[in-house]
Amino acid sequence: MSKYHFNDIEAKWQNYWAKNQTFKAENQSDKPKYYVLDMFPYPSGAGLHVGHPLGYIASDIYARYKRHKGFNVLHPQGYDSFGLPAEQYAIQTGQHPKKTTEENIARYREQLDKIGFSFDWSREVRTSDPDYYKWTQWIFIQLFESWYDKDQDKARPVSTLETLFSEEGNSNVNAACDTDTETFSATEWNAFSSEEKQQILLKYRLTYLAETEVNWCPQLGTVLANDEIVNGVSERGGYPVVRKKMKQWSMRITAYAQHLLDGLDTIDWPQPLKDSQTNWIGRSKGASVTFKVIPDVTSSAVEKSNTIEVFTTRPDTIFGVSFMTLAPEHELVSKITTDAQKDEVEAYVEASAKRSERERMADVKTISGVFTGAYAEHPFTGNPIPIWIGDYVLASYGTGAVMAVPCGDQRDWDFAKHFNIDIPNIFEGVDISEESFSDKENTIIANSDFLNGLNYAEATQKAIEALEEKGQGEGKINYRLRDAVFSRQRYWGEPFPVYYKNGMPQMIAFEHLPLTLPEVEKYLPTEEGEPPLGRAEVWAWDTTKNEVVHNDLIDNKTVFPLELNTMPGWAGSSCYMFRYMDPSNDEVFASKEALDYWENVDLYIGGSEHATGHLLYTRFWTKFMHDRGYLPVNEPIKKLINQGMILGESAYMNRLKVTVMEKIPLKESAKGKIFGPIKELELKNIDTFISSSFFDNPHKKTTIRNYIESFVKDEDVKYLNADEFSLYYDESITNRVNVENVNLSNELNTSKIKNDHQYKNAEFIIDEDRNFKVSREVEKMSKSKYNVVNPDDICEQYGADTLRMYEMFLGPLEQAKPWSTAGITGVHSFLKKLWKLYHSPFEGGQGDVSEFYVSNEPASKDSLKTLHKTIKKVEEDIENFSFNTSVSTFMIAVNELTSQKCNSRDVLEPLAVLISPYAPHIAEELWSLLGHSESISTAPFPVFDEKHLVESSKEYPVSFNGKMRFKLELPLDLTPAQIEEAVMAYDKTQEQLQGRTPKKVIVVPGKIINIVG
RNA sequence: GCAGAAGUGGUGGAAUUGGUAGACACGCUGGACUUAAAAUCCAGUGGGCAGUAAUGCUCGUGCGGGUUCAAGUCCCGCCUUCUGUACCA
Repeated sequence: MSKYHFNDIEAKWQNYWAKNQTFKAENQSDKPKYYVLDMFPYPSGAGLHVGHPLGYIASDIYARYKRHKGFNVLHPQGYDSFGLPAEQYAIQTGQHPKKTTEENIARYREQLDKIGFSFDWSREVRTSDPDYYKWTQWIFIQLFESWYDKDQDKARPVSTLETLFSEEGNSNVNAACDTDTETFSATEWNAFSSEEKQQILLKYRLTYLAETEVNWCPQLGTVLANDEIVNGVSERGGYPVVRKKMKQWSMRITAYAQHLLDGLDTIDWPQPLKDSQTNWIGRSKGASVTFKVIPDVTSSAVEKSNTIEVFTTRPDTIFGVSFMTLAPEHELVSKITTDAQKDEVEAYVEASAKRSERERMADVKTISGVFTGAYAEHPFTGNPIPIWIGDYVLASYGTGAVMAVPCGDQRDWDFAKHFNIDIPNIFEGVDISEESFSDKENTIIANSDFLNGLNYAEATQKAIEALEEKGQGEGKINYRLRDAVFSRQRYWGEPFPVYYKNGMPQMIAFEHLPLTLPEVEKYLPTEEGEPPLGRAEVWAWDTTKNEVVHNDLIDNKTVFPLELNTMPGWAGSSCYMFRYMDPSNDEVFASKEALDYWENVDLYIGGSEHATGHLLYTRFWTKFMHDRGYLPVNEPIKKLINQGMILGESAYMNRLKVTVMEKIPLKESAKGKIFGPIKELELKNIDTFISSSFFDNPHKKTTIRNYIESFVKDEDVKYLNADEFSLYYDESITNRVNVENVNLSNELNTSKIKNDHQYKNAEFIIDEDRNFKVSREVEKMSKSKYNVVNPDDICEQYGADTLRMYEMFLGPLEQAKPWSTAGITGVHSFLKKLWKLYHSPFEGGQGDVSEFYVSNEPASKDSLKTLHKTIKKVEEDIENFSFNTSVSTFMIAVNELTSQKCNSRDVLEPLAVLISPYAPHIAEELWSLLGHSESISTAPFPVFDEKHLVESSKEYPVSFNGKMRFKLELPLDLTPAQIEEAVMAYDKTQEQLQGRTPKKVIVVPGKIINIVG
């Protein structure tokens, strides 16, 4: 073999690695350990695209590098194989999701293998494999059997809670629990029936069943977590989401809010990602204040004992309270509303219930609210404070009620202005006639009795003390984080190890797990609205046999119905990194030895889109498992890197029929069509509007109509004077169609439309024959957008080594970048040059590729310098994850060595090792040609030696007033004074100076000379 | 609105601690080889001005200021783009 036949070489080494289990990691070693992990992929039907391997290549380079550096490296891979797409596909085709999942996995594996990753496949996990999800179910049981003790600040077994209850009741138990938990004594506890006890314990468990307001997506037929909703529609599919109350499993992640926050300081994660977790947890410090509702004799509804609890971050402004606002959903609304206000309040509550969350979010400007007729008593002044309801107060945050301080909060100010409510000023020297004042730093409190003259910090403290004294408040920390809903009404997910006895959930004992997914006829919800598992006929738990039996046998004595929900997508991925440590262990989740040895992930690479989902949940579960003694660590991932997405360029046409025409009065407009005035500027706006990715999902269609409608209404008055043109818009043909292989010349320039008057009365119909416009957009790769570039094709044409190096060469790992094959030939020809370097007997030959040729002659000084320069740079680059620059470094090295005609083993051998993490196949081949019988992965990383880089002289750049004019070679051992002397004596210096005497000469030895004149 | 990241040739991007801006590659131009193409190799390539040329001058890292002998890099004030998040009390 003489030419670089990459296809043969790559297949050969991929087989070698598989056969010899080259990358199998052992759970014990004298070497230090290093754990490199990729976020495991969801095996979708589309297969891998060039974006997927980016992070895998980076982590593979790092893993291989660490092996060369003498580490015992764990680098596993697996599949996150439960999920919606397989199920959607099953619904459409009737195929079992298991089957499609397996097919997809096989395809993924084939593609991954072609890229030459050094994964230890003996440790592969699949979340949909019963042997794996047995442990997901096990963790669920552990959460169910635990409660969170705030005093000890950790999770503890529920049995300890039962002991506490039976000894002292619950009044002294400081636990994370449901807010409606009532107080009981030890005697009372012991008198409770076992069902009552279960009922109470459920309020304390870390995973609990509760009636929760959830995000329900009717089209998907399931609930969604907050992080699965983007802009008010489902992340997957883009369907609308509504609020609904349902009985759901939830995870008490809120118990860990503070730990999750504190832990961020101990891990090396990108700051933006830490910031988004911090914001998601949303800690705010303030006080909770209780207001007493003043009983109203005219209204039977208002009870004496009613109190309203609010959370505020500004207890210092308590004397500025001039009203209170409750969320329309607040439970007290119906209880305190006076008879006189009843109709109005009910109408408002009903209206706001109809408004979707999305509408409420979109419409933040409109101020609305209703007075309840009731008043609360100010805790210090005793003055009556009117209680309003308004939808600017969210039921889901804090207590769903606020004390409104219009002078200190813009929303309260706006509300007060709108409804003519008093705006008392409690700030010294501040004008609040135009807007509120919320600058804490410069606050001096006034008109506030005992708080007068104090600043924010002092007043806050004093106000809290006073409230505590009165028993009407205390300092409090509030979190935005909500408990995570854990139930999904889907088929293709982990079944809960739960059956129901008299409506109370019971755990299936661990020794009977896994509880495997039952077979169903269809993957749709039942006619009664039950989840797909409701269709399973063999889905009941026999407590005597401890096995799943036919539903007909349910007698609620020994045979009970099983849970019909399944677990969400993040269940399987929350602890998988630990299972890799000991993946085939059948006895325990992972052996203590394995866990103690591998500890946690040293380097995790994946996308930042998991910031508030997977990456938060996995930290939560890890902390919980640590509390319960199952894990030696309390953070799963030491270092995290987010790789940037590789984007694809998609071509699409907007099938929007737009006619620019003479104005037509609105009153004459045809039904179903919208007519109105539009100017050139607005035409451009609409154009931008439609070329954004707006038509990704059909649901958003209505928004463009709203947009145009609102525009027309706003312009009503102008319309009378406008003599320009109107817009005709036909909804039936408004959507975006992605197209394949469209020639750029087909594009109609949008700026032309805007400026060219001949288009004023033209009609743009988008079809094959007429004027149509193809737009291009760089966006996420997706099958439906026809912008997917497949790595297989690249491997076929250029080889995996080229693909690997090229993906790295594209730019910094963390940066998003559009995929383009434009530069790939550069990287490919580099590999050919590298190959040639080991095949060129420079002396005599023409430098052509011939047989393998490496000389045992000592290397030249220059070649050693090139080598060591490269070692130093590549090592630094890998440590800094700056893979793109080391590709350049290799190119420079090979170019230099080629011109130095270097074929010395002393240089070429270490060079092969240096490059092997990046281009492992060619490196293995060269290594074996060099006469080694072991894989190159066992070779130590070359050691950098400074001595080869030592120079005796330096070519100094000589600057005049900071501008480099010429260079001057000088020995490095000169003192600054000697350098200055030499520079001043140089004739080019005098030429520059033209007889002037420099004011100053700056000499930085070894760096630069600057002459200031 | 808030938080974060970024803005450098025709393009992707280098410049790690303030010290020669544009490494490396793509593309482009010219040349060699070839009947031709591909492949390969060689040379040139930020803009402007002057010069036959070597070369010299000048402008230049989103915009405007500043610090410094020296600024892509540091400081102040803006602009733009992207990403996340949002009536969070």
